[in-house]
Amino acid sequence: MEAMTTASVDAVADQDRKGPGRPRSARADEAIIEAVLELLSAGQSADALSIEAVAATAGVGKATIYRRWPNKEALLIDAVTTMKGPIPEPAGVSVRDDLVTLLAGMRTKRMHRYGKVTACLLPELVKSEEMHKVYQAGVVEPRRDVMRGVLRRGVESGELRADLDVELTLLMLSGPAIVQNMLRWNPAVPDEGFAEHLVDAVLRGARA
Amino acid sequence: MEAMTTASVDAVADQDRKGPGRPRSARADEAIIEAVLELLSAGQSADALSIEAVAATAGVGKATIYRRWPNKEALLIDAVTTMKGPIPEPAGVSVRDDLVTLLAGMRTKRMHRYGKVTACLLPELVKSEEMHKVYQAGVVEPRRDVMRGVLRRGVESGELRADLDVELTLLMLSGPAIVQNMLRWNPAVPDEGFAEHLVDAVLRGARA
DNA sequence: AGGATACGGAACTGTTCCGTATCGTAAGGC
DNA sequence: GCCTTACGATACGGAACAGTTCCGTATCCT
Repeated sequence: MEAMTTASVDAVADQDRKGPGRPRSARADEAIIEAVLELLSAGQSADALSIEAVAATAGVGKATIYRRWPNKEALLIDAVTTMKGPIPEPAGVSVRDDLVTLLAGMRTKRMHRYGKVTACLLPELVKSEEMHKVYQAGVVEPRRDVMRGVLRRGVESGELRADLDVELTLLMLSGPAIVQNMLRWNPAVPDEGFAEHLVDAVLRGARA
Repeated sequence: MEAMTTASVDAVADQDRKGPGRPRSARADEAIIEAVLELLSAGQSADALSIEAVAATAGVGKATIYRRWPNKEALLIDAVTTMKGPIPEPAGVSVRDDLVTLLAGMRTKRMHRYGKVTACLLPELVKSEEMHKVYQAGVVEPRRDVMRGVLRRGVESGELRADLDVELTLLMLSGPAIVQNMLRWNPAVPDEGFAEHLVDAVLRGARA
């Protein structure tokens, strides 16, 4: 994908423009967002992230960035909401397998970078209530919704206890996965089979 | 404690100096560390934290800081290791009560600030392997040791399953508490009674 | 072909911060 | 009482960066 040299990749970048002139490069959009995520995952905190560094990493002029986003905050919001990627949809075989699939999906290489980006985003979330809301609504809540659906179906099907505290259980599944993925919190817990072990441990107290 | 105006508070600040001249002010040490924690908990990321801001917040000249620490990193390490405070010691009544006590201790007002400071420290931990080790060894591991002791005693006493995965259980207890305290991850989970509910849910699958 | 717009790159200005130096003053040891 | 050191404050040169403007070139539409 990187080696493409044909020009036709660059095309209608933003909204379908109709005016004359050279259209914006979709490649530039991509490179800029990619550069932001790259710098964040390397440990650059959000407020220490400089537009100059983004431009240099993306191989792009600063003007090209400012032509698209009015300021750093807008760029950050775009980058973050882009990062989330597609929302996974579990197969619906069994509660156990669905949860394992969802949790294992949090530990891919791509999600490991996602975790580091999130870690470097936290100061911004602490500082700005607006960013916190954007992040919750745009990234966290949609994914939590999927897992919540799995648990709800488990309760209805009788696979899980009827009086299960669904919200707390969500936290018990995602909390350990997050701190382990993001902060390498407990080095004594191996990555191998982590999702299975965690799900089985949680379900041991959640089954009907 | 703040209202003290007597001069005798200033005293042997650092190691017992013997040379002549004015001794260093212990008050200044305290104010500087306090200022660092204050700025971090306000959402200043570690690398965006400026010595000038620390000096201004502490009401101290920059030179007074540079006289004590050679650079920002050393100051940060001192501030972080100071922040941890005393290590709690559970009463040893029952596993359940001990765990509730430990987890509830993670949700005091003081620990809430601690959580915000930690969040703003994360980019630094991602960037610097050394800082990560210092933080793990100086802050996380001692506290995890306490909780590990509680679980181990529970296994020995037969209160918990003999084949319990202690390390994973530690993660299941601290993970949810951390993300909730630090990131307000799931607003649908109430703070009230959080520790009790979490411990009971985990123990449901951990009891013998 | 011609006009319009985007491109990467470079220059420029004003701001912030670092780390050091230097004030006049304060506080303790000899 | 003198010497030494720390104090808060301020100033400094240098570096990094934000945000803007211009250049010459590239690319697409009509």
